[in-house]
Amino acid sequence: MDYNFQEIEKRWQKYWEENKTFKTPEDLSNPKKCYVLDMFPYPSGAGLHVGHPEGYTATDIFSRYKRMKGFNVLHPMGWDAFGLPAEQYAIQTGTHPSITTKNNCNTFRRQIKELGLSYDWDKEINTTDTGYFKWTQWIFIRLYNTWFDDELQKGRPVSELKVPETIAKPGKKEIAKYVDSKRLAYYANARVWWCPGCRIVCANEEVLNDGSHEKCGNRVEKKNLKQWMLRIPLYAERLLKGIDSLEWPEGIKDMQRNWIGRSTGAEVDFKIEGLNENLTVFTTRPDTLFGATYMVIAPEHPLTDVITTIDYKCTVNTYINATSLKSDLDRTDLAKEKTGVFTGRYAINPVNKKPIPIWVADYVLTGYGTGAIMAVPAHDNRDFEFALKFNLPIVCIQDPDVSDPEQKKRILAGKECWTEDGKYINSSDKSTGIDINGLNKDTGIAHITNWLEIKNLGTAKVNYKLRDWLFSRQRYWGEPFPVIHWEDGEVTVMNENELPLKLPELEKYLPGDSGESPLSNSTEWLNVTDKNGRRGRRETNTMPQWAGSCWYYLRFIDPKNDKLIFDQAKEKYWMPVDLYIGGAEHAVLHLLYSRFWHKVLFDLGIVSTDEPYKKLFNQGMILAFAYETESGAKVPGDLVEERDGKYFHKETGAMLNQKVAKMSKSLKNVVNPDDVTSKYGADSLRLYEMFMGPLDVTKPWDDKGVKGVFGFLGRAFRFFSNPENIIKGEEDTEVLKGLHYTIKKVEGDIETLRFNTAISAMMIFLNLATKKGKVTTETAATFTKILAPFAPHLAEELWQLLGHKKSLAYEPWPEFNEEFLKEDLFEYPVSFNGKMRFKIELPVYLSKDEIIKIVLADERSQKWLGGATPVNIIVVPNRIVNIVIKT
RNA sequence: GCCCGGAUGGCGGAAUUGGUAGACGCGCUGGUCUCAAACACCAGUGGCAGCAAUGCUGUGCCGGUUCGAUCCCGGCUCCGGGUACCA
Repeated sequence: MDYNFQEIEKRWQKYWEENKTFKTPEDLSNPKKCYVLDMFPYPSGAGLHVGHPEGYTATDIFSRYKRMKGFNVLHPMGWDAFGLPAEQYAIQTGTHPSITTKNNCNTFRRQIKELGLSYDWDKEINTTDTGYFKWTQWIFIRLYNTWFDDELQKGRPVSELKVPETIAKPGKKEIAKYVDSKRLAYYANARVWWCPGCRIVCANEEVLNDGSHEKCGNRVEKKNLKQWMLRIPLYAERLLKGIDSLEWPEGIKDMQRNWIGRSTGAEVDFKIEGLNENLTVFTTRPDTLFGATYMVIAPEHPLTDVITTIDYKCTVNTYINATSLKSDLDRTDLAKEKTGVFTGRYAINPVNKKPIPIWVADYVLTGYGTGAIMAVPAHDNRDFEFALKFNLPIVCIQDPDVSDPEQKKRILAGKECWTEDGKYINSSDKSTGIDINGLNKDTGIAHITNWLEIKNLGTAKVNYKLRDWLFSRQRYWGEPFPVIHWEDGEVTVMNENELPLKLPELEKYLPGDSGESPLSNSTEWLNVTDKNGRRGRRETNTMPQWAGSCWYYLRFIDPKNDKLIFDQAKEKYWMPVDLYIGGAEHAVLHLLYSRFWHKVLFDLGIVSTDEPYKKLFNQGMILAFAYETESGAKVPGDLVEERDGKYFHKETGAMLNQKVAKMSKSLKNVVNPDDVTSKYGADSLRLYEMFMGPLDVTKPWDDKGVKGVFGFLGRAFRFFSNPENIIKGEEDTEVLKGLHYTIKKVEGDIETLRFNTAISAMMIFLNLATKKGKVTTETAATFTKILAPFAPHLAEELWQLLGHKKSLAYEPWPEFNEEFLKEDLFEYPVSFNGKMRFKIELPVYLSKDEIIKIVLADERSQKWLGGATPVNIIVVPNRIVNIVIKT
């Protein structure tokens, strides 16, 4: 019988849909549950990319396997459908984004269904549905009404916030101001990156290194706008600690840790000569204060103007102006020489009362620490470089632990920078009474920090890189904020029972040049009056795309609930997510934001777990072959021809080099999954994407590889669908052993997500069965079951041909029997000095002495010994024999 | 620069994490079937030498530990990803 995949796949997809085979179980009494989640896609107009099915197939195999293992499985799919492309399309064509979105979702849904993925489509969600974003708005209100209790390290309702007496007295406004300063969501005038191309504000996190916008590539500039911000740094410690308990790839955990960027140190106050002001710096090395020979402040530092003396105003202002034109890249490019100017002013080093000059330089940023640093050129590379350039003093205060006397001399003389540990020198002062000479780094830091605190000159401090999250966009196609700005200056959030706040219909989707969102065009929607006649204006910003994806895994649990965000019992049953698979591009932003929201919801008693995603796995990117000429010029795929394994330009005939690159329209090397399914079928596509290599590595797509797995599926179908090959009675021992080895291997590989080797094991078994020519009905059924998670259409077809009426989706996963895997003989590799020379088959139960006796008696051993006596003989039972001889 | 990965046949990759390097698949070579081709099937396939048995060599490079290293340690080179002077 021919492998008619088209007919088979269509039929089973229909069967699954009609029978609701993959409906999520309602019975929550089964203690075995598994929540398997994909990072849901943005439904772009281009349709599915071959990168999507990679992760989706992985989770599908896992889900199908878990169902067969008796688990209640929740495996949903939905759409992260707010986003820029639909809005830009609307600006160009006037088509409402909801129409574009709906069409794109339909395409995605069709394509995904054609892959035979076992989603429960009753759980489908779309972030742009009012029934969904009503709850996104609801969470925003929660964030707004929550403050972070530093002592308890916990978010609490603002109703529980005690306003200090000193503030409570002056009046309502002051109290409101105090409460606002504590809320997790706040409204503030922020100097933000503005993208003139998208007419949108970008978060720091969205601006690329070269100063361009992540989404469109346009160059961004700075602009002042009223923005909603979320105080994520308050949760920095919780977010950091939580990482330890997660089953995530270590690399991703490190990325999150680095992003949060905790560092311990101290804030130190420096008196400014001639001014009644302190200059506060954050330093991780307060112990090096004796080596601080100058200070540097950022150009944007609030005290810059005050500090600069009249004589230096001109040069400093010129410098600040030049800096403001620079992008972050220009300011931070290591290759470029450091720049800076003297302010004319001195600060007093608290440890020795010495005056040290204050400079302005753009290598110090306002966004981190206090925007000012103390410079220790002898022990910090950047400060050293700066000091050399501007001829500033360099005082070595640590005796370097180096053996080279010349290098030691250079370091002590301040001619070379030393950043390692060493005993302090030149670190005492009679006037302040401090002396740390002879101590090492750890004790030195403790000593100085303690001294600073006693003298009231500084405090131990923990600092984080993580910044407040800029949470609003000047867009139409996003969740509106449930916020009203009143004419008297009050800002209020709407009542929960007034939600959802829908988007108004618009004629024009173009944002204003001033930076206000297109929502400001809708006067009817915009203006409101309260019951006392007070007039107000709705917030015109909308939420960023992150909002919808921050909590979607929770809505999947109970997507149609219109009374509650979700049913609590259901949440308690299904959470946390047991397996979460998606691209590594979300390693930091989405996963960190999502964890933040989840922790807030946990603190408020809305969810039952502290972390949302127990196990995370990042799939590698799928790349494609690309071609370039000798000089490195890229050649589109349609202009390349292959001859004898080499590649040539169709028009010029020039020889081309094959490279691996990201799929792109310009290189014409984008692979469309529809083309693959129509040619080889969905099972082949699924199998190939899993067989290409380990799930987490980037790997190039190769059409020839699909042919390989297609061949395997065809052979499997032809063999098992042929009644002549399927017999009744006792199974051959070799087949039985192979079968049980395969069950064990596939099971272990699914649990560890190593699908490539699982597939290889099934291929090996099929090769064995084909060679043997016949297998029993039971063997055929078992093999069909283990193949099912990988190639479900084919497996269902074979299952039916074997005489079963119902789907095999819930058939129990076969158990392997270790008894069948036991070997009587082991073929020992015999090595001489570690080099394998020959093999000898011996019973597994032999003792070491018996093995040595037999091996030495072998004539081949005599040959390799050449008359010598072995110095040592190593026998590892059922592994290896190694004979050591003197050479 | 720093951080995190990685480097194994012509190609994608495998190796029970210290014990036979190259599983499985692609490609290639030869054969069967066919008028022929495709498909399918069978056999071979790291490199070098040899008719062969076999030998030498071989996991980016240099060194170390070990009876034994793709795996552990030290030092490099190159590639990929992240990040941008983080005090």
